[in-house]
Amino acid sequence: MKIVSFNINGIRARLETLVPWIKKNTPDIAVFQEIKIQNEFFPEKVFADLGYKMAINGQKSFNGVAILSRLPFDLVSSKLPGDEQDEQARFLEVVCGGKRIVCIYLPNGNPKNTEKFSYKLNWMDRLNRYCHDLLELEEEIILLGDFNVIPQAIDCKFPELWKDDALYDDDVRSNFNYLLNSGFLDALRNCNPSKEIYTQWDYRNNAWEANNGVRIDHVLLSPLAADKLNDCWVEYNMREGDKPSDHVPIWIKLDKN
DNA sequence: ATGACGCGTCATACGCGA
Repeated sequence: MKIVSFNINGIRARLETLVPWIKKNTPDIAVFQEIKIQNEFFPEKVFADLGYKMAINGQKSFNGVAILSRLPFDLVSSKLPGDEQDEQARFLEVVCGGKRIVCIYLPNGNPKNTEKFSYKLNWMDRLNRYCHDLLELEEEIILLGDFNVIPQAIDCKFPELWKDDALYDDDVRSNFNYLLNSGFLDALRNCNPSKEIYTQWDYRNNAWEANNGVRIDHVLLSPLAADKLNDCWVEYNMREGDKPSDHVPIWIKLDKN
């Protein structure tokens, strides 16, 4: 079973490259972040015609996440517990064939001296509490998406340039580590222990050409899901060509049973 | 320190991303 996560940076702007890629790679489950569209305008028919059912948590202009699946699924929630006032569309959870799929678009948090940063820390605290509870269910859980966290120095080209950034902040990385210490496995790092791997390159300053990237898109697996992990990698070729997203897809392959 | 690039918007400048 192939599951992919992709921050597409706008479904309207990405449709022309996204659809051929889905056709070619035929993931069983695909989760998107930054769809930047309201639910009623999401191009559902395009993906339905490719055989996908979908859950959408959209928002005008910003954020927005979606889950596409070839197999039927049950929608669990489009709200991360812990803050009823939170209006930002950053969370979507479904259960599909015994697997719990939790798609997140974690807040960026920059600049650090603003409410955006406290929102990020609060959001991570809510996520940690929720995922801690999920682990007790002893299920196959796939927690994936754009985490906006650079876990370690190896996960960016120039660590010193990120030292004051919300993506590499000590508290942010500590909060991320809580998930790993709780029992979630970082699938990409597990399959590629010492490689420099990035999933996002800024549009500016020739970042892609200079390979000045960051590894901030992650797939985290509960122990039962990790038992089935076969492979995990990123699609570098999707950063090339006309009008790419600034992120690339990250996928996992899980063995059956 | 600044601005660059791309996306979307009550568009023709600005907020936001990372």
